[in-house]
Amino acid sequence: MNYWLLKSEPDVFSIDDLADVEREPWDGVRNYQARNFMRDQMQVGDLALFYHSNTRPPGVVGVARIATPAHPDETQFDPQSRYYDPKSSPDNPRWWCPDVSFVLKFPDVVSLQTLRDDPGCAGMLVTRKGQRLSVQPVEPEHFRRVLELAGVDPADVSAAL
DNA sequence: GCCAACGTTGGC
DNA sequence: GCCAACGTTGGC
Repeated sequence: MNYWLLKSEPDVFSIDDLADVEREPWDGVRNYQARNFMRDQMQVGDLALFYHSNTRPPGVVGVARIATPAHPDETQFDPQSRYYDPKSSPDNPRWWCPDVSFVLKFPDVVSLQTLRDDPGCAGMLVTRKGQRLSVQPVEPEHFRRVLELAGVDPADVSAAL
């Protein structure tokens, strides 16, 4: 089982939006490294830190679960979508994503600054300057530590699955 | 709104 | 295959 961090701008799609719909294709990602993680390494049941970017403060706001294997991202075929990719085709899709489902929302955001200040989070990709990747692997110990910083018991996560 | 960091594109 | 130009991300 792997752990991940998924960035989303809350104005576009927030943890509350995920809570409302319960499950959502993680579409619109147009970066090859992020795609490769989603297509090749994510497995159903993996857990992800849900991260709000481009907001004050940026940080981890909850937990999501990888709900399906990766499948073609439908927005790439839709000329009306801002994620339309004319170079992709249904026979040979370029962009893949799983569906993710809501697990829980933290009582309070664990801010990027908190992660940077916490020795237990040292080395997390998201704390690195200039790190823009929107789908990142997370070490198990970092995942546990972020739960701890959020005041969430791992048993609460298991119970929410 | 600024801008540093980074990824992608395309001419050559 | 290099690399300059350009576009995007995302913290601040």
